[in-house]
Amino acid sequence: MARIVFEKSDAIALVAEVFRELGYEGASMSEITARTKLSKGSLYHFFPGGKEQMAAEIMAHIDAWFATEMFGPLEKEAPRAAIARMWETTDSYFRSGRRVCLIGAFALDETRDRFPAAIRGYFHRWIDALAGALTRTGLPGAAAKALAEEAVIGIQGALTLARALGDDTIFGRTLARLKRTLEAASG
Amino acid sequence: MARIVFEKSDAIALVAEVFRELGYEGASMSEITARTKLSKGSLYHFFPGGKEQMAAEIMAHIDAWFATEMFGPLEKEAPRAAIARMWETTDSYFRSGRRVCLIGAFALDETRDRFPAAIRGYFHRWIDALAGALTRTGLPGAAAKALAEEAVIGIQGALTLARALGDDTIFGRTLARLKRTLEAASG
DNA sequence: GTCTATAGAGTGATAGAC
DNA sequence: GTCTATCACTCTATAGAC
Repeated sequence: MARIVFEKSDAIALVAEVFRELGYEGASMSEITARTKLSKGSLYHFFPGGKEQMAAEIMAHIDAWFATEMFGPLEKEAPRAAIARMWETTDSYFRSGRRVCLIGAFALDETRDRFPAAIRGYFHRWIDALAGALTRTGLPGAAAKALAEEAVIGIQGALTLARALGDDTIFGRTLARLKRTLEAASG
Repeated sequence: MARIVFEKSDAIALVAEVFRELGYEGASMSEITARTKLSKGSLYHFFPGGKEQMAAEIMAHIDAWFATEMFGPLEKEAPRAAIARMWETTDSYFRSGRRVCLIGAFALDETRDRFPAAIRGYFHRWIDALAGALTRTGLPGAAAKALAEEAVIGIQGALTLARALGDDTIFGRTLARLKRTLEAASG
């Protein structure tokens, strides 16, 4: 019997792409096994809790990635440089809008009610980290918070519209506009 | 035996709310019958094509509603008044952010691949109608198009974030901001 | 041999279609 | 309500590392 050995982190990344493309309800176990080439045995070995555990660990994995790559720098490094890097990281993470935000998609249907804390936490931390960096550029707290919220809203909306229209130029154009808006406000 | 008679337009509106809350895959026939109180017999009488036909007719219904209430006025009436009304219509249609955009939600998962033309059409018409009204206020075409895209992106992003955070204030705040942005540009 | 990870048929429940 | 297909999930067998 042929046997391929996977690491759990590989399994998380592979299954994440299936949830990202199909949504939580749309990602059936048979689609997951077909697309990832992971057998049910492997999947239930890694995730004894089934689909719910898969989704929970995927969100934790995404959250950890953003914490390292974006939230941490926004909180600790030179604010203008960290914000500049945020735009690049965002563009590359979402593949210029060809990849949707799994957590944003989960928020739109009843999947939200399965993972309310993870979904809220992800967006709250993004807004707070960006608002903190904007505050350190000298902006008043309220203005920084409003701009951070505007940026995250723009990113999510651009992902929706890019995918709805199948237009690969929308996401980059929106990131550039948001970048200009934040730079105009923070000097 | 009690008997309730429905019109097809009632059935469309009832089923629409189930799809809106649960998504296309999440809306099982048993959930649809349970929530709408429509029997399977009634549902297959109205929609012989099953779930796919339900979703298609719901999207056509939404599109027709927006055509009458928003796109038409934006295309034909005094542009500033029509745009002002658009903000009110948008706020009330989406119940200040407590109701998600069904077509936006469909765009995010593989449901998009079932209805690509309806999804693209809805967003294209919204952006084009708003851009047309902005052009008639005197804005150059390119600027009008960019602002219209920004507005639709902001609306979709605000719906995602409002639902993700369970925050009822985000949507109204975002509409007010977008309104100010468009007014600043179109005088 | 033991042990863990994988394969995949098999389970009852429930899906959508009619 | 009845149908078949498919659902999430379980379980046994076994491959390969030690």
